[in-house]
Amino acid sequence: MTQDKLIQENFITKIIDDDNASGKWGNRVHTRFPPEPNGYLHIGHAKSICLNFGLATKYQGKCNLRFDDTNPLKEDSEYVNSIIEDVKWLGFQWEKEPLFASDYFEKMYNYALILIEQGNAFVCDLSFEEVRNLRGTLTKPGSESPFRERSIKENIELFLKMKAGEFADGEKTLRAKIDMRHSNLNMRDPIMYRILHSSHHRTGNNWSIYPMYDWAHGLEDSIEKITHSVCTLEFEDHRPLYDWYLDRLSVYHPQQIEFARLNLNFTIMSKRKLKRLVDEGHVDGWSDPRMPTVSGLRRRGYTPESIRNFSDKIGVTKRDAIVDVAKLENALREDLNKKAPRVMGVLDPIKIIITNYPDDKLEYIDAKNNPEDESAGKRKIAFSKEIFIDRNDFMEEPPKKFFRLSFGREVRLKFAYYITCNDVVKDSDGNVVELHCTYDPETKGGMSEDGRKVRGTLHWVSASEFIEADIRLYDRLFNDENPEAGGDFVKNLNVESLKTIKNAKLEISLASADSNCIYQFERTGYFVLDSKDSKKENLIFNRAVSLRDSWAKINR
RNA sequence: UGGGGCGUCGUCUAAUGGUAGGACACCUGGUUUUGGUCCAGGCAGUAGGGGUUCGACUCCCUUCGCCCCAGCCA
Repeated sequence: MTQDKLIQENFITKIIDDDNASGKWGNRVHTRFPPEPNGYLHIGHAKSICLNFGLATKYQGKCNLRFDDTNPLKEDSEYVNSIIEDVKWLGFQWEKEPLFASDYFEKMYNYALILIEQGNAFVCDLSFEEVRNLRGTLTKPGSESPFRERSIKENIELFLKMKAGEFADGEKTLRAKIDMRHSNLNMRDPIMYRILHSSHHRTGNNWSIYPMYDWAHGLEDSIEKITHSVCTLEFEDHRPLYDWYLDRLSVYHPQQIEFARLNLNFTIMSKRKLKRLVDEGHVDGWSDPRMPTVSGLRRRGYTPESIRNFSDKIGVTKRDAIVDVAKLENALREDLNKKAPRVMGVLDPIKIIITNYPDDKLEYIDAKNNPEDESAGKRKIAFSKEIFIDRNDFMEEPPKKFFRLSFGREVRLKFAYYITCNDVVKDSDGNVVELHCTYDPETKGGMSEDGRKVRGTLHWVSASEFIEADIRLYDRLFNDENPEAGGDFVKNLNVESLKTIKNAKLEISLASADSNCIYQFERTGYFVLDSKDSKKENLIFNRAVSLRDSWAKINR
């Protein structure tokens, strides 16, 4: 385990420290990450993953990956597989094999029988609507079901029949007998089992009754001997019920602890809303690089380390909070700055002809692969009479603080030579099509003996030796930091969140770009081969994140 | 408006009775063969009002604000 998988102190580590001091769990820490396999994981789940696995690592404990698959209507093994892949990719290893709540159905069923025998549960014939009507409201107590006082014998017979599939969906439920006047609505005779004649992704048609979350979850934790059952804030109201079930059964009883889920500005986190973006075709599926899904971030060029570091930096509390997405971007830049090999790529090319450079000469010059890491070494890049630079690195009439190329000005071509612009060639519409420059042969490598200074250093690509590729420039998916502002989030979609550039000119080494490597295009940003659409004969690079750009700020 | 939870720089987060600190963002300046990185500095906060105390982000009272709960979802 590397150091960055450890988490910083928070209110949960304090609870654990206290527990260890008192010997509550015998110095044992055992957490779990319990996703329902009904969709793809997103950055919010990543926070929970980093927390649960991070706690286990910090305290030399264990963390289970457990699928909470108690609702066959919504779940699918496709999601199981993607979740397994995502957790692995994030760099975490669970205890043994992935676990499934559905593997405990038989145990849960037997526990339910115990509760019935205790007189703490009953079979209820009320319809969906009748249950709702008798539940009461936030301010008014509910009323008891007319079936609440059935005999234990009758309850057992009925429950057996429910299990045997003798009733239709919705015809009966098993309910806990608690208190219909309770101020916490979760305690008003909550439903433990519902009848669902539906095929389950693992148990097939073995069951016609399925346990509800509150009944199932505590038992899952109990069976696995979890110590700290960490979940999000909205389950705080459910804790009394979690405790009630385990107390009645007198079984091993973990402690449920709630923390605030992650919110990020400029994006949405709800599975339902993300699904709408997919279904309505606003994005290219769940792994679109603009999606906050783990698979989307991966395709975008995010690294597991950056996501783990981000999770650590945002902390863990009980306050609702909206984290600035800039913090996520910062975590990526921080990681990539250290590791990303530098290459040169010209996105919006304008040709330069170096008039005093020999026509047929092609020379290879040394370029550093990473100034942050000498061990990354050097490579040779081609230099020739004709080269490309980016259009926005030239201005005919530069503003005061512009120190890139303009008429009559000398700049450095990174690693190559100083050049001076002498002539601007335009088409009939007045667009700049070509620049004529001269170079100083004495400045090879990009340095002059006489100590003369140049303000600007440009990236460039030889027009004699280069490859072309498509570039996808991604930006934030929404225009407003709060996508919900003004109603429908679809209306706040940023129509410029994806700009595609055709035929960008890249240095030739990128012809054999590694699809697992994220490159820094000097002065531009971090790019990765698109894992879905890039082909050998048509390379496509995604921009993970731009470099910080203080020139753009000055310009504003 | 029944119950449960939460209020600290613009944002996220420390400090649990003893100098309100860090990160991101923003702004200066320096270094730089990336207007990147790095370095130095700056800006900026305890929701309001009372009380206890030598001393309060922290304890008490009170007001205000925000979030969650009326699925046979999780």
